[in-house]
Amino acid sequence: MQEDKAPTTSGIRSQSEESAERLRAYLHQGAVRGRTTDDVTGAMREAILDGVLPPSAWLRESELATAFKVSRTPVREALKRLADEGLVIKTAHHGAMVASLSLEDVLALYVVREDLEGLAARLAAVRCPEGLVEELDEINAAMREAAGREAVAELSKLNLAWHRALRTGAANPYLERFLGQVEHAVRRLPATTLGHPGRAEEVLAEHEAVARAVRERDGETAEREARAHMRRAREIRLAVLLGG
Amino acid sequence: MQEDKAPTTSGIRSQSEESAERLRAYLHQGAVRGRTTDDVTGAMREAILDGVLPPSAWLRESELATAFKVSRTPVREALKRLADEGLVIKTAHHGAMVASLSLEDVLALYVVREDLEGLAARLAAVRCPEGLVEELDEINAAMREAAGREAVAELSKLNLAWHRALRTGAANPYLERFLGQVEHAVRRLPATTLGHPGRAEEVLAEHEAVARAVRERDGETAEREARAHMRRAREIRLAVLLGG
DNA sequence: CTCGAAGGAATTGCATGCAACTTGAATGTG
DNA sequence: CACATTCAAGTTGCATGCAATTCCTTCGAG
Repeated sequence: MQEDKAPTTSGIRSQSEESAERLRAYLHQGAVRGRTTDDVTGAMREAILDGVLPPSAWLRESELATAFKVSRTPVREALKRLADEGLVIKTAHHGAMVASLSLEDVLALYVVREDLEGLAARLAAVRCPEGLVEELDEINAAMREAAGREAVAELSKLNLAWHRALRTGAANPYLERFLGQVEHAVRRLPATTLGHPGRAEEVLAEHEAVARAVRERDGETAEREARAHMRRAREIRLAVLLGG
Repeated sequence: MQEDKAPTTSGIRSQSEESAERLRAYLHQGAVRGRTTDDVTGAMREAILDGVLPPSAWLRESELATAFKVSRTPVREALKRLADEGLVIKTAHHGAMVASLSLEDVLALYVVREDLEGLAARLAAVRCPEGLVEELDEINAAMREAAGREAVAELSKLNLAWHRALRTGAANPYLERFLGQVEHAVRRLPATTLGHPGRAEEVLAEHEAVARAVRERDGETAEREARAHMRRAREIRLAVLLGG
């Protein structure tokens, strides 16, 4: 609906128009029919995690529908699913808004994360599937290179990939699902801890300690190191959140 | 829609008609407008967990819609949400079916469960919120009484309540969510382990050991006992699944 | 000036219609 | 007889329309 017939002078785009294009960029190109809802769900999730849809922003079905150039139905379903994941909060007949995390939520999150990442490291070490150690080392090498260039955004992406590789190596679908949800929650936090002075080098060392234990199939050490890694991550996170 | 004008002789109900009534019973009575989808989602979830919708059963949107006397829209949304939870599997343009758990899934589930229940017990013990110990003891007493009557179904319900109370006492929203998903997965398993000879008494003793540690605010012991409880539960579960 | 109530605009909630896709069976061909 | 091909029935996927509900503004009374 709502065409570009805005009363503004041609050549000047309204704010909503720009926002709409940014959102549309998150849609997968090859959007075949039959997966529109999944695409919209993923796009909105990424938009929220990237901060394009900031916390406390109101999400209107029709607005999002015109932005994505789809009908309200897939948007509506996507909002329900994201509400189940805890990313948005819905209020009946009024709208949905991006949920924000309290400090208590962050603490609770890291408590669970320490446990689950530790479990993932232990399982991965015990199984030690073909190629896992190489993959971990490869990602960590890429991280070292990115750290040298001070490319924090890239570093952050690689860090996520490292943890994903580790939990995939654990080969436990439930653990995978829960750690995926944890990742979504962590990515909602503003900024990253990898920009903190000296943290990047620490992370590299901690990752190496875990990878070493995995290579030696030492489950206990892998768990201990992974938990220590997460405790340290929590400390830095709190410093970043509180200290500014 | 679809009235009772079935071509069968009056007085004889078709099988689908009976099934529809059983499903409808899961809907909350005071279904106010604005919560139809949530009601349908919950009803379908409970129906699946109770085995009314058995694994490998095909779930047709229109069929369920007429059964619940709603339109296809809320049913459709419910199916998507249940698919996210892993309870059903959808195939595009063909239908959704109730997912079944493989033996490997069960093992993976209990591995994660051991960790999370242990964490919940530790956190609950450290916090030891007002009234928690009393609630645990109360539920356990009710379980003892039910065990005496050999009321297995009631015993199972109380057992779920005990674990829910413990994790609520941990006061960690992420832990609560994940253990809720674990509970859904466990409830999908056929039968219960509490019918196994002698298991009910064991469970009572193990619960008491955890509750005692919680009372004494001994986090380490609580975690150790809870993990032992889950390991034993897994053993019995495997015996029930394999031994018949 | 403050507080309360009523009305209207905006938004979501659900129902339904049509198009696209999948599947299986029937048919024709080698 | 085996196999590929076509076609038709059935199902879901998405778009849209209408009704119910909410919230905010405005108006009136104290």
